[in-house]
Amino acid sequence: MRVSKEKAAENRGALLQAASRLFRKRGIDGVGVADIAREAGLTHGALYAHFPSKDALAAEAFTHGFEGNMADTREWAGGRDASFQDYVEGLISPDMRDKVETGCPMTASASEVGRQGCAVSESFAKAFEEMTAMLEGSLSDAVPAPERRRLAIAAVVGQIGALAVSRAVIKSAPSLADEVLQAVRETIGAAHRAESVHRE
Amino acid sequence: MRVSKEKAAENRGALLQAASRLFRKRGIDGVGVADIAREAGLTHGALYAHFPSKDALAAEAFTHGFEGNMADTREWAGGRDASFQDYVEGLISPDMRDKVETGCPMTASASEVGRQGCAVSESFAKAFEEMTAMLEGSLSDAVPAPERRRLAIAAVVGQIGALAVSRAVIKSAPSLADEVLQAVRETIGAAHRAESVHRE
DNA sequence: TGTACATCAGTGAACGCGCGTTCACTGATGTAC
DNA sequence: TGTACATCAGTGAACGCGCGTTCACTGATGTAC
Repeated sequence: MRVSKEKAAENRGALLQAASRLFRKRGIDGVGVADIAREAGLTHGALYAHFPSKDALAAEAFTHGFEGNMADTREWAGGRDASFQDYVEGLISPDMRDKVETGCPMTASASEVGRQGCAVSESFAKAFEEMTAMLEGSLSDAVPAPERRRLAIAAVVGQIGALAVSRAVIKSAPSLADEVLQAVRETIGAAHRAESVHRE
Repeated sequence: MRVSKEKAAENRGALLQAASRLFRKRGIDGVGVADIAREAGLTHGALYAHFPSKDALAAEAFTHGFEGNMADTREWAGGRDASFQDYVEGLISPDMRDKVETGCPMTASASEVGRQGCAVSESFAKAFEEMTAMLEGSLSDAVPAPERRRLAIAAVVGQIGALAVSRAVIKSAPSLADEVLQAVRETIGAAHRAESVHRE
C-alpha cells in the first residue's frame, strides 16, 4: 500500500540506519537484505524500492554511518577544542574498540572494502579524506604543513589498524588488545613530537 | 575409496593451502567449503574427514598461511640481514599490497577476525606476537628495550592498517593508496628515530 | 610371503536453510478536473 | 472543496542458487594371521 512521501523518506532512513549498524556488527557478507528490512520494520521487497542492489545499499550505508560517526566526533571534539593528541587519545581507545555498531565504519570494515564494488571503495576514500582533514586541522603550526598531512594519515591508519587488531585479539588475549592501543597511541605521539619544530 | 597415509596428508595440505589462499582473496564469509575442496581436487565431503567444521578449517588455514608468509619474510630478511627500517620499507609497500593471496593473512582478514570464533582469534593473536617478536629483534640497542616492543607493535599495526586502507581505496583513488603507504612508513621511521638514543 | 578382512579417506546425493532479486498485486496518497 | 483516477511504496510468494553439514556407500590400504 502506498505511503506518504514523509513516511517513505523516513523508511529509507530506517533502512540506511539498520544496514549501517548491522554491516558494522556482522560484516557486509554476514548480513542479509531480509535482516536489514526486518530491523527497519519493513519487508525485503520494500528495500528494492529505495536501493537498486545490496551493493548500492552498502555504499550508501557506509557513507551514512560515517557521517553520523563524524558528527559525533566533531561534537565531542568541539566541546573540548580538541588537539591532535586529544584526538589520538580519544579515537584509539578501549571505548572506541568496544563501540563497534555505532563506531567508525572504516574501522569496522577495513579489510572487507577492497573486496566490495567500486561504490563502496569511493565511500571509503571520501570518508578517509574527511577524517584525515579533521585531524590535519587539529595540528598546530609547530608541525610544518607537509608533515601535518602525513601525521594525520598515519593517525587515521593507526586508528583503523589498532582497533581492528584490538578487536581481533580481545577474545583470546585481552591484555594484548589493550597493549596494542597504547603502543599505537604512544608511537603516533612520539612521531608528532619529533615532527614539531620547537623554537624558543 | 581409501587412500594411502601419505596421499591423505598431502590432500590435507592441499585443503589448507586452498583455504588459506581463497580466504585471503575473497574473505572467510566469501568462500564456500565446496570452492575450497574443488581447488584442492577433492569433493566437499572429504573436507570433513580432515576438519570438523569450516570454522576449525579457518583457524588452521590462518595459521598455515601465516607460517608460510613468515617463512618467506624470514628468508627475504635473512638474505639482506634486515634492519627495522628495511622491514618497514619492505612490508609496507605497493608490492605487499598487491600480493593479497600469498600475503599476510592478518592484513587480509584484520576486520573479519573479531567476528569469527575463538580459534581464529587465537591464531591471529599468536601470529601477531610472532611478527612483533621478529620486528622487535631487528631493532638495535640504540632503542631502549621497552620502546622496542612498542615500536614493533606499532609497525605491525601500521602494516595491517596501511595495507588494508591502501587496498580499500585503490579502486577509486590509486594515488591516495600509495600516499597512505608512504605516510605510514615515514611516520614509523620518525618515531623510530625519535626513540633512538644517540650517544657520541 | 600369501590371504582374509577391518579400516577409513573420499564420493556424491540429500538435508534444511537463507541468500539476493523479481514480480503480480494492494491500497493509501497525491493530483487533475 | 469534492470526486475520479493515476501513482507508487510496500507486501509476500516465488525464483534459482549456494550454503554448511550429514550420511550411506565404495574400494584401496593396511594389518592380523
